[in-house]
Amino acid sequence: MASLRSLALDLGLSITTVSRALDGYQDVAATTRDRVAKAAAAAGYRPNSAARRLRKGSSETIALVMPTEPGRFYEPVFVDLLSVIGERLAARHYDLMLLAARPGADETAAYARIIKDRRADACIVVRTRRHDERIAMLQAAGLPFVCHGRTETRTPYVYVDGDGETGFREITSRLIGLGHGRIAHLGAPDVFTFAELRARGWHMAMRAAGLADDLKTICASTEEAGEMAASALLAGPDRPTALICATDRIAIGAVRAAQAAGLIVGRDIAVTGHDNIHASGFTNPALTTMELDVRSVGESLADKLLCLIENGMPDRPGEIFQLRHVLRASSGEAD
Amino acid sequence: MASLRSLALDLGLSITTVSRALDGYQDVAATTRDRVAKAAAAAGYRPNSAARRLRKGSSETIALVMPTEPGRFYEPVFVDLLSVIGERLAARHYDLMLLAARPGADETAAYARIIKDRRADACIVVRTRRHDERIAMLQAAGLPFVCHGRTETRTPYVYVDGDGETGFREITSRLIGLGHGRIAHLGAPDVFTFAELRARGWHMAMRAAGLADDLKTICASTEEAGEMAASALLAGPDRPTALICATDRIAIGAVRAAQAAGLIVGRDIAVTGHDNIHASGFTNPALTTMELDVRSVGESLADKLLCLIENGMPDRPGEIFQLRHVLRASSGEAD
DNA sequence: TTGACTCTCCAAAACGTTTTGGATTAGCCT
DNA sequence: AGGCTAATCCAAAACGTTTTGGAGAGTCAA
Repeated sequence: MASLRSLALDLGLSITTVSRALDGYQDVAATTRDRVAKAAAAAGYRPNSAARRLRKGSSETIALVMPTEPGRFYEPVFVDLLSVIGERLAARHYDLMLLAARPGADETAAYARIIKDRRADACIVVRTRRHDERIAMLQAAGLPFVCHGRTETRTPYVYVDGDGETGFREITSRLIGLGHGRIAHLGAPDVFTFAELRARGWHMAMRAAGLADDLKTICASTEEAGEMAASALLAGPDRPTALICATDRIAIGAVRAAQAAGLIVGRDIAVTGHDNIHASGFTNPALTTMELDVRSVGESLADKLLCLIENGMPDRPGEIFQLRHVLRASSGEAD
Repeated sequence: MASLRSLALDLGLSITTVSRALDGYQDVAATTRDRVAKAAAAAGYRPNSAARRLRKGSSETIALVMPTEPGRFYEPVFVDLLSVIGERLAARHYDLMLLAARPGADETAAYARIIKDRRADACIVVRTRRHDERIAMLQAAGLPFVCHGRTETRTPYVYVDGDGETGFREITSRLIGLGHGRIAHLGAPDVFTFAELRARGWHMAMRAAGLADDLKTICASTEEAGEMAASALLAGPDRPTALICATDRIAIGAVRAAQAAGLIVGRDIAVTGHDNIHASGFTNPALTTMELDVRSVGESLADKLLCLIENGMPDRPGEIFQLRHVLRASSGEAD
């Protein structure tokens, strides 16, 4: 209702002056600025966003394209991440726009539309892949973006990630310290950067300890795939005594496979995961895993993005958060 | 890049004609319409959304305010719901805007802003309460909305919900059929409509069977609260043989409490939940529960909303989906 | 007194679309 | 020939904001 025009009329000023007063320009007298500010507050004035967007050519909107997949794919933590990001952006008057798209052509089309129509001032890229076309698209288009996760590219980009490599190195070393010698890794598909990093952590710990790092399988991040992959490993010639899994879902499948093979998880074999999804606290035995502080990650993502839009490259383009280990019975360290 | 103006220039037509041609008006010659359509497609023309919004006074945006709470609150299913809704809305060129707000003043402020600034053409209300101020706010403001869940109001409104009452009546009857006599209900806080409905289902089944329906407690929907509530019930004078819990999280806590009391769940006592969250497949024993078809619910929500915006009240203002029962070992029917 | 400078303020243009209220032409009937 | 209708097209206004390029009044120094 309240518009610059109505305010100007009430105050006996021009639209220009009211606009500039509200924007804090120095070419309007301090007393006038005050008067305008008071009137605007009293009228509950908020600029019409469509008009402002049209004029400024920016949308004051951040887009996030969620790769949707059939079946239950996301963890609750993703919603928490959305909340944190949403709150942070709202505080700076940015809207969060959500687009759902299946990975592949659909996803590419979604980004293309964001870019072409300038639907958003910037976007958040989640579930990054090692070779990620999205990065190139966005960079070519000059649309600011922040990644949740890393990617392999020569050009600099802004990202926030968990330190999967260190996390997996640590948990592997820890198991080695507990006496494990044959430790297998059940990795996620290596198109994803996180999969590569977690595998690397396991590799490094094994090699540092002078152990063979040949026991590695790759499977999708589902319970079923994890169960099949683990079964195959356990049926092999030289049965591993520990299974370091790239994700909790894989680990949950691995626990089942071990139990199906007659092993007692936590005693005969150790199993660990990553994510600390809700279910992993309720498997039997409960799953040793690791987790990120969602709030920190979300706030960092939002802050970097805002900085990128308003001031250019942030001081720390890439930020990597340490994981917190959650030791439970599946690795034989708690019950 | 491509604008009505550039198209008009290329085609030797006026902006008006191009605009009306694209909108399919009958006062532009069919051949011209074709010519314009081809040129627009070739140029990849998409109307500038800010300009269109400014002019039409609508935002082509749907808002969804997520009540955020500290801690892990949402189930993965919520993300699936977002995906389904997002896809459906995108197909009709509506954007989905996500706002995060803590229940209470924050939430009210979020809705107030949507209403006052007309940030959205409509909104989706989730996690409805029995007495829900949001409904009154939106109705008073004349902003179209669809609820995920029901509320107690005299005025008609549009909603999509799961049939918790029937679901709980059925599972209770089923347990009665299995020989259970003392069946308790662990309800969620009755500010929420779903809690009331589920409790009613239990009540009705008990009364229909001539059983006492006095064993009822209310607790928050968390594992901890469920555990405490169940402990209290189990320590009472006349121990129940079955615990019908309003949510899986409560049920998971109840399972723990029963085990702490030395009972074997599925044999000495039955426990059931609702939601079929991921974790409930991994408790020991696995949890008997019930679930909604997220895709149907999401599509129904989106379709009703679009209908509401474009054609007014849908034929079926309220739609209630049946729940699918998931029978597992915790109720003694599977293992 | 004049010119330069500072301090305030403002009219008008612009962003790209939709819509209003005609204008023009051709065809047809009387 | 004149008048009427139908079929096409279009100029201009409007949506509410930001920004450009001054205008006017006062102050100060020369």
